[in-house]
Amino acid sequence: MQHLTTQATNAKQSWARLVRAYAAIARELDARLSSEHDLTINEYEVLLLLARAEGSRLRRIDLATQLILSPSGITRMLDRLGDAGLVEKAECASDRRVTYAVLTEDGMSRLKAAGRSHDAVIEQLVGARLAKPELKTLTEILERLPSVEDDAECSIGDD
Amino acid sequence: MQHLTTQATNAKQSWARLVRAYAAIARELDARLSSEHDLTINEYEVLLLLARAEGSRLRRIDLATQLILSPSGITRMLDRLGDAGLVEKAECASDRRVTYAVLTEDGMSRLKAAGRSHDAVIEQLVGARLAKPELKTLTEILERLPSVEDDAECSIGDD
DNA sequence: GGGATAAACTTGACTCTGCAAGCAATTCTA
DNA sequence: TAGAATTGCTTGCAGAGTCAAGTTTATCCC
Repeated sequence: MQHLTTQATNAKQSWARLVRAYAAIARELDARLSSEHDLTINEYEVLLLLARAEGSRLRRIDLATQLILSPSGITRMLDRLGDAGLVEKAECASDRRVTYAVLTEDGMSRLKAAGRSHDAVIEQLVGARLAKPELKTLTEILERLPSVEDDAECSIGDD
Repeated sequence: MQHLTTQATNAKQSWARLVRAYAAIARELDARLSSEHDLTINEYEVLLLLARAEGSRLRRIDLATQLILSPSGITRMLDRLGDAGLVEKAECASDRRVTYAVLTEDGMSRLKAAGRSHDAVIEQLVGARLAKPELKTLTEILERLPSVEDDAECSIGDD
């Protein structure tokens, strides 16, 4: 039962640290964003994605694939953001199945304010703890790991 | 509004990659664990923590701090694991407020089986994609980031 | 000792999320 | 062009988690 002991393989150790770092940072981010701006991390990410998109709009399906969220999760989140007035629906002329999510003025200003908190937390928890080259190394290594985008194609589980 | 564009600081890029890697791996892990062993990641972690603990038992409060879970979350999870027969309650003679969670025989064998799936996924998604020295570097860098354990002491948020 | 305080845990109400099923619009195909 | 398959989205339900409030047991301090 050596796989139950702490002398794990390197991959397991890396994963354990990754989980812990992720959890700590995500919690802090979530705490700051929700207490100061009444936004969850996911809501912040949606707003950010919309702000970067052409015309501040995106199809729901595109949001779902870029976020770590199922289509139904997107629908519900967009409902909440819509109730809060941060996002609006828009129809697509060429394909009436699609509904765009469009960032409102309010959404944009909320995003800008929240972005400052977000960036400050990341800077404090990540930027300040690692030197520039380390950040670069970290990013490069993480890029070699699976990513949510290629989740669909990744043929894990059929071995 | 340059903080809304994609040319982010290194820290933000690293964080973005970390989130994506975490999400992809955690999803796969969760999918495997739940389809093959009917366990969530957190349930697996609890079982693992218990197996490593002295006497295969741990106070609920200790589980809560080592896991990414609130005390009430622990209670509910332990209820589920108890219903499934993987974990039992035990009283503490010296302090009757505490309830131990104790791994059962069934819990141990379930853990062993699940551990193989877990390790295989990590090996496939992390171990196989990075060379040994990279794994080492990754772990070292991640260790410099905040971790759930020091979450309590970390004085973020009062700046 | 005895009352205040704290610690360990549980419970109820609620939120967020995913899955499966369903609807409507579009595209494919014969 | 009609039927079938596909795509985009929504909805009902159930699971897992949180927070706030409550209970019981320990500890502190006069």
